[in-house]
Amino acid sequence: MPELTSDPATRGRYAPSPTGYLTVGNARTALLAWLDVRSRGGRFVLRLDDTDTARESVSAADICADLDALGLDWDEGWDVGGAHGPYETSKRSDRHRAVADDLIAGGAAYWDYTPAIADVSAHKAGRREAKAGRNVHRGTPDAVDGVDPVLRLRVPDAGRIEVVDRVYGKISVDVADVSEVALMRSDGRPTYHLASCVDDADMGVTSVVRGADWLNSLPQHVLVFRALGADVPAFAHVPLLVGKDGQKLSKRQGDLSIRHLIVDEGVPAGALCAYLANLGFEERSDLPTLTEMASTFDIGHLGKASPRYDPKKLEALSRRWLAERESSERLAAELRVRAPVELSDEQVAVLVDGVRTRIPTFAAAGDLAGFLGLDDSPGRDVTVLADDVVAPVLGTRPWDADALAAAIDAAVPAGPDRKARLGAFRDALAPGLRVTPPLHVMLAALGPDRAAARLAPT
RNA sequence: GCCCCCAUGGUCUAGCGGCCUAGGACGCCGCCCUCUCAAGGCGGAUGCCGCCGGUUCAAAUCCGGCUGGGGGCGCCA
Repeated sequence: MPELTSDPATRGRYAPSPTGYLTVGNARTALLAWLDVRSRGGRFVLRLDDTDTARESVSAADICADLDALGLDWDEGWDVGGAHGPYETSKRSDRHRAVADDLIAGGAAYWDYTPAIADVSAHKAGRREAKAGRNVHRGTPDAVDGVDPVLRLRVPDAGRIEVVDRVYGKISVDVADVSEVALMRSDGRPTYHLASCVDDADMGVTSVVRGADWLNSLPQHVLVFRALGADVPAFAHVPLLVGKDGQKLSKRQGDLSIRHLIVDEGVPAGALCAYLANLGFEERSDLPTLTEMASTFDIGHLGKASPRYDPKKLEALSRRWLAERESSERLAAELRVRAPVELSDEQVAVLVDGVRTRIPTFAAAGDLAGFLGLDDSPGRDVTVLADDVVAPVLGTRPWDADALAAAIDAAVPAGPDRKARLGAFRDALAPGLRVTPPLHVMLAALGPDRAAARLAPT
């Protein structure tokens, strides 16, 4: 693998808000942000974007756990510290208020006494009287009794704002279409628009990768950076994932959380990363790890259209990942946890090799060990499977998968009845199970005594 | 309603005016192999490059309109 370029001056960040477990969409953005930084040898900063405490539903630790489960790491963050802390936006309010004062003094922001929209849902659902564009709030610039003002960004009266996005290319908008967004709420807390820009500037962030739902806010953010006297970071907006039907991905669906995918469904994190991080790029024929992806990563190659999240494709990739790339250690650990019965070291070793090419997830690996939990009572149909076939197999020494496979082949030679006899073998070893590991793997895992018990004549 | 963005087989995409009667991968279908499920081998189908116009000797590639989809228009992020 080529040596990664090392440029510590590149600083990228991921700034999740604790409003829910990471979904496949969030995870993809985080992955792309991480790859962008790592591909250039830069530093990755994790910042908690907790500007809206009312909507918080998960802990910061949950988010770290999800990111960690994916295999991401970070150099600075609210949990590991760093030179630019604190890394929780809520702890930077004093700084935000001081910046707000500067912006007012410099004429870049003004107080607006228009009462807040009372019912947002009605406002969103109904016919929209809201107008985009500047000057819509300037009607009530003077103090009004009983109204706490909101601080708004002042947008220039004429001209265009131009900025180059690393994914979308040149963005050029008329200021008439740029609304004067809120920077500070009437209760004195900053909004995302202010906090995010200030924090990025303060933390020396040079590269921002975020969801395309922020693209429309980019002009305002450019204005804020300029007013701050800070360099505008390089922005890369990533198209949002859409659902199977091409419609928007519902965040309500619990099965879209990566925690559910990894923990409940047992999708290997590496497969999930390979799938999510490759969406929007030309598909690779290999199955790269994150590090391997980082060596050739260029977010400029990301497609601009919204890719569909396809669970079927994820499963196909997961199957390949388990067969080709998953470590035996990890597979062994997952098998122990997910098998319905306690497994010995020998059984784990046999099963790891015996099941890895035939499972879509770790959960399925556990299911394949199900035959071990069955009763060892006799079940062989002697009319199909004779003693002179079973005896040599049971006499196999050493009792290991390879020797057993050879013994089975020798005892049941190719012929018209081979299929039936081996089928009877399976029925005796794993009665009632539709899917099992191969015969020799089951025999090896059961051990000679339990195998003999199950193969005893009915 | 207004503003912004996007549009190649089922999916992810290559393609940046002639090399394209559009390439790859995944999926799908068939055959082989086969103790189930997989894996593996071999072969196959699937796109009037969303639609309509224009520019050009030449367009998937450039321009315009339309349609569809996404995003935004909030003292949410």
